[in-house]
Amino acid sequence: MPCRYSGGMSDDRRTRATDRTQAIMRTTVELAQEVGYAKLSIEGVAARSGVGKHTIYRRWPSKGALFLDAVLTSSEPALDYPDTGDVIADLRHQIHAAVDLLGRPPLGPLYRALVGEAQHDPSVAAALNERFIRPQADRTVARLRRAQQQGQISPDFDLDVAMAILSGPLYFQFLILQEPLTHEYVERVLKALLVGMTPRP
Amino acid sequence: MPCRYSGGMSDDRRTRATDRTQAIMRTTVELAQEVGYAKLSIEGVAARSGVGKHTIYRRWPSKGALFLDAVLTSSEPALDYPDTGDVIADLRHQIHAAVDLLGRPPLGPLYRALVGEAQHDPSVAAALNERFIRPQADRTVARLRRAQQQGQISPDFDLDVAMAILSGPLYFQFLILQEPLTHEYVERVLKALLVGMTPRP
DNA sequence: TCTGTTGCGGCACGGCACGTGCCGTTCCAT
DNA sequence: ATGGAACGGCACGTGCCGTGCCGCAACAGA
Repeated sequence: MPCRYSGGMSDDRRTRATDRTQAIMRTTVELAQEVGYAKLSIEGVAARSGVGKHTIYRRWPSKGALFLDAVLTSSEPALDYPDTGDVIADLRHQIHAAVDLLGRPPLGPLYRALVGEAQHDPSVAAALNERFIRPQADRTVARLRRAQQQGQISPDFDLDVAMAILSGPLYFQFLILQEPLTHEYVERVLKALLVGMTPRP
Repeated sequence: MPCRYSGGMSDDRRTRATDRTQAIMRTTVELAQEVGYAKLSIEGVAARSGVGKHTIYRRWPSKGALFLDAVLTSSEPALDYPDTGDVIADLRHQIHAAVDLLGRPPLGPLYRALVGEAQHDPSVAAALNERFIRPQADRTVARLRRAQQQGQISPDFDLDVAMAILSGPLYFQFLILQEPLTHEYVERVLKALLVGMTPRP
């Protein structure tokens, strides 16, 4: 789904094509922030970019594909995972960083719209998974696996589920309850997960 | 956002109006299942229902509002909460019921589209929260509170977060990873939550 | 019984964005 | 010099939007 355009040109032409591609994506993010994803249109992006509609359709097959590429490209490089040896600290650090980036303006509303669009358009869903969700989930599981090998996590604990348990409540707060994702909330979730629900003597 | 139509008529007229309202909602669900929410249009619903577009716009302000009303009305009565005295058993029962109803066809795709639309349209988000999310969350928290008072849950445990921890991973699997919501997955999540992540001696 | 009101189906309208043609231009490779 | 490729600009047909207007039928009040 990402823009795989501009093959087989001279260096100058390739440079110009890349420039246009980036300009279109920048305009897309701008416009989306101004009017919202629902009112975003390819015509509008073309007009503000000073570009023909063909130039957009040649690069992306749909509004959703363009938007996904624009949002994800603008928010790279990805959220890196630290490995200090302390899983809890690393998870906490990474989750706070993710919340900072995706859970609040300016990217928060765009990310929300992106996930929303993925519920309507399977190709957007696939691209979002491939380019962001999966890599992020894989990194988390990999980090958890190292911790498990070091004895910080029970050897038979279900790591895929662990990842879902860490991410799920935050997505729930963000997408379902639609309430702000604060660092305080992250801490409440982490505390609850670490302390456990069942009473201890 | 629900349809608050047909005030101030005779009984006969009110009956006819209610019939039409329900027929339109039935058609909406049908069409959405056939062509998907993205390709659903008010014109299409009006045509198949044998109804003028005005008759729809008089009842609902937008496609999203109509769809929300149609989906939620078709899936009532709500998911009741049992109270057998055993929290874990009650939670397990309720979660499995919710997954059966909303996590798979025929309602699964519609509920997914509904949550997706809520990411684009604040009025849909508000109505979804008011009519479904909040009541459901409140019932869960209330059930947890009773269990807490009976000593089945630590007295200082964060019940709002507990609710998010129970629901979040399932929404994550459903909306983000877009993988099937099986009973087996529910059990994996419950087991992980109950056993805990940190190693026990 | 007569009259005003109300919801209705049917039709038409202007508006917008879609996705796709065609044209002429520019730039590059051959 | 010749051909090709990407481009901006323009126009087109299509689909759906939301909103008018019309005539009809069912009711309500006098």
